[in-house]
Amino acid sequence: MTLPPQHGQHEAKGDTHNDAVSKHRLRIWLRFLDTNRTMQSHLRTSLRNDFDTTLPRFDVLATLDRYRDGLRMSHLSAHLKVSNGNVTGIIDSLIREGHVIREVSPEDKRAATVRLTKRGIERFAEMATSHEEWVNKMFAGMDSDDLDQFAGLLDLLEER
Amino acid sequence: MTLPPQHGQHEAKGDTHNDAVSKHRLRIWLRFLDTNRTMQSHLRTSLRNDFDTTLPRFDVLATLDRYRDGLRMSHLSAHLKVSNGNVTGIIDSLIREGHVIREVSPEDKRAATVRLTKRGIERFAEMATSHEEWVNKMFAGMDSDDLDQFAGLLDLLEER
DNA sequence: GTATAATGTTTTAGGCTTGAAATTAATCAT
DNA sequence: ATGATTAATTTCAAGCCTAAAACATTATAC
Repeated sequence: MTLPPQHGQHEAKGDTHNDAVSKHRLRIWLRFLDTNRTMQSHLRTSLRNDFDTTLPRFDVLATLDRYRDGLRMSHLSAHLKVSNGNVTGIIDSLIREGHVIREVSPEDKRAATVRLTKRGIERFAEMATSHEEWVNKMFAGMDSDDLDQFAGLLDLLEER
Repeated sequence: MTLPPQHGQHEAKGDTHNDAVSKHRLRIWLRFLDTNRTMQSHLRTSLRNDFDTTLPRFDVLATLDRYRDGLRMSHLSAHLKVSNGNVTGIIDSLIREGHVIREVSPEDKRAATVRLTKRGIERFAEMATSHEEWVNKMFAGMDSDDLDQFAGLLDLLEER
């Protein structure tokens, strides 16, 4: 709501300034992307090497672990911010692995509820421990204050 | 190198503290991921709607636009932090679209140099303008100081 | 009650992505 | 010069991802 240019009666800084900020934002966005890609790549490699699994699968297990009573497919995909069809495929493979079960909801026969199996719970627990260590290493440079600051800045991006 | 636990002679805070920081880091990491996914999703949708193209294609064009003399395939993939094979596929489709040309390097016949065509340069210029606006909207909540702070925090993640 | 719309999910077609194997060319050590 | 190694790229198989269409069920409006 602050853009576009803001040509008010007392234009404070002028287009040159706005242009500089714009380029600055662009630069930071690229850094943001790059950092994210690098970190995800590390986690992917670690998950593959140590647990022979993938990041998307891990993400699904993590979400289901937080909702032990089970979750609707649509809630799962909303939570993960990926498409419905995508989740369908990942759940399929997790079912094949025996980590997840899918049940038709009795009240609404359209809906499916997915939930971790006992084996899935155990497997995830192992992975979660390592995962937390990896993340900790990546964030080793940030103390509690840095994290708060970081969270505050991320908030600024979410408002939109 | 600061982890693991640090059981020194005068242990300053104890495991409870370290554990709390660890969870904090994990939480922020998830927020980071989430923000990134949301923002990329916006850009993807905009690129599709306004220019009928994709984010990976845009990224390649942007890189080639910065290196107008052309780039080796391996430099391109290193720059984008994606695999070689991946770039091959994206370049193939950009060539089909007439935005890029690929030439065998005369000094080293293994190597290929890719470069924007005139049409590619023009097309990218159009997209870049819109792209900058989109990014600006997403970062509208951050002024120059915020951006500097953000960059500083991202630096902390890169050291590792 | 039946047609219509809305909801929850899966399927489909097309692209992206990786890691590993294969290909081709250059370099290096005999 | 020849054989082995290294380097640059592509191909391959498998999996992830999206948007749109299809499918099945439930809810709504007459």
